[in-house]
Parts: sequence; C-alpha cells; structure tokens
Amino acid sequence: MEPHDRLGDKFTQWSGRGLDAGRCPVRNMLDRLGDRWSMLLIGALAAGPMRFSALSRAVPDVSKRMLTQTLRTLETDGLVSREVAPTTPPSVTYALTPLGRSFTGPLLSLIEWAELNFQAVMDARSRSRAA
Amino acid sequence: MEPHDRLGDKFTQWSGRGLDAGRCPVRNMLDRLGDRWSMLLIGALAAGPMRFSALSRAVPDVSKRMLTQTLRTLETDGLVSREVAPTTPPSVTYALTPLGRSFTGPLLSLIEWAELNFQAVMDARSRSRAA
DNA sequence: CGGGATCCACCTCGATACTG
DNA sequence: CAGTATCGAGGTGGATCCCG
Repeated sequence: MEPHDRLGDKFTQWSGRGLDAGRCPVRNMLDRLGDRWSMLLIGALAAGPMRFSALSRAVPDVSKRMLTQTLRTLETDGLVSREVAPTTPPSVTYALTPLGRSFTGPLLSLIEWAELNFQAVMDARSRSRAA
Repeated sequence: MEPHDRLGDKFTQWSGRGLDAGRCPVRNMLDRLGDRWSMLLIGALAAGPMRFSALSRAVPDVSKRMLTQTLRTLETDGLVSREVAPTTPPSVTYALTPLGRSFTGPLLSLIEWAELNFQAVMDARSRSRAA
C-alpha cells in the first residue's frame, strides 16, 4: 500500500468524525506546530541544547517576544525542556525532551521533501505567474 | 546516524546562511503549508480526486472563501490540479499532481507521529495547567 | 455548482521600552 | 542575560451577498 493510499484512508476516518480540532490529533498538532517558528526551533535544538541567546542567533529573525512565546508553548506541550541556572546574570538552557526528539523523525522527512522539491515548487510558481 | 543528528546538521547549515525565507526551503514551505487548511486538503485529496463541494463536506469547518484560496495556492505551487468540466452547472475537480502525491509521504509520517503522541502531548499540557 | 467581491472582527506578531 | 509589558499595524479568516 502506497503512502498516499494510507494517508487517504486515515483522512477518511477522521473526516467521518468531523475533524474536530479537540479530538483530531492532526488538526491539534498543526495548530501548535504549524506556526512560523515551532518547527524551526525544534530543528535548531536538534543540534543540541542551546541557551536563549544562542537560539536567538541561530534563528536570526525571530523576535525575543516570539522566541519566548514559542518556547513556552513547546514546553507546555512537553516537546522542550527549560532549565534555569540560578546565576547572575541568569542562564537558561533549552533542550529537546524525549518526546521532542521523537518528532525529529517526521520533521526530517518533511525537511528533506522541502529541499528536494523546492525547485519544482518555485518553477510551478513562476509558471503560474507567467500565465 | 540518528534522525535528530541529521536534522541538527541540516539546520546548522541553513542557519549559517541566515535562514532567509526566500532561499531556505523549509521556511518557504512552512509559510505555504503551515496554515490551517493546506495539509488537511492534501490529506483529503490523497483519498482520490474530489469536487469542490465534496471537499467542502470532507473538511466541514473550512469556509468557501478559505477553501478556494487554499486550493488556489496549492495549485500555484503545483501540488494540486484543477479541472473544470464545461457543463451547467460547472463541475470542478481537484486532484493531487505527482508533486503533490510525493508530499503524502512526509505528511503521513507527520500524521502518524501526531496520532501516536497525541495523548502524551495532551498529558503534558494538562500537567502544566495543574502546576 | 463553484466560485468572486466586499466588509469587518479578531488576533497574531513586531517594535519598543523596561526589569531583575 | 533573559525575559515582561504595552502598543499598534497588518494580515487572516469568517460572514454575507452576488454571479454565471
């Protein structure tokens, strides 16, 4: 059975149940991880634990506000851990939890698809602009 | 090499290049597919070609406006094809293109992760509410 | 049936300023 | 260093009406 058949089956099941965001895992996850920064931060943390400022440098155009907010959400969902060292100035280190690390598999396959098909999508985009 | 190491490496590469949305495939794709409906519609179409009204029923709480808009974007990016039958009333059928079908692999792995770890995330969420 | 057009309510997000 | 607080612009998305 090909991936796209299995995907179709899965979708048909959830569709029958109304696709309620409260019960459908996919919608629920997408609402959380589908924003601009979550997956990027998980990708950054996949390289190893990082401090707040290091994350800020690793993902240049995320504002401190969104960085804090996104990390808090990821922490709430159990994907990222937050450890504060009681020094002055304070040093806060973020890391992937086991749950977060388990997400790197799917995320990697998504990223590999993106890299592989980026050009094809760009081509399609420019073709439709030409038309 | 584990997935999360490879992911870390990939991210480090792109981070060095500034993660510019115009050049970084991941950011670019996430900006398109990271909205509330794109992945859901691809999932729905994985089951086979569907007409506008059928899609509307399959994903109950998407408005006609967003359904149209999302489908147009997916069409522009070459993931979905749109075929109009010149009848009255018109009948428009949407289907995955080969490029779109190639995305069902990564999407499936994402969905399977979501189903598998949904409960864990919900637990983490309620724990943090309790605290 | 399959949309397009318009109006509007939210609400996300960025910029800025301040804190321990 | 690692945030919090506040403000305000902008964009997303729903509701509604209309069309061929």
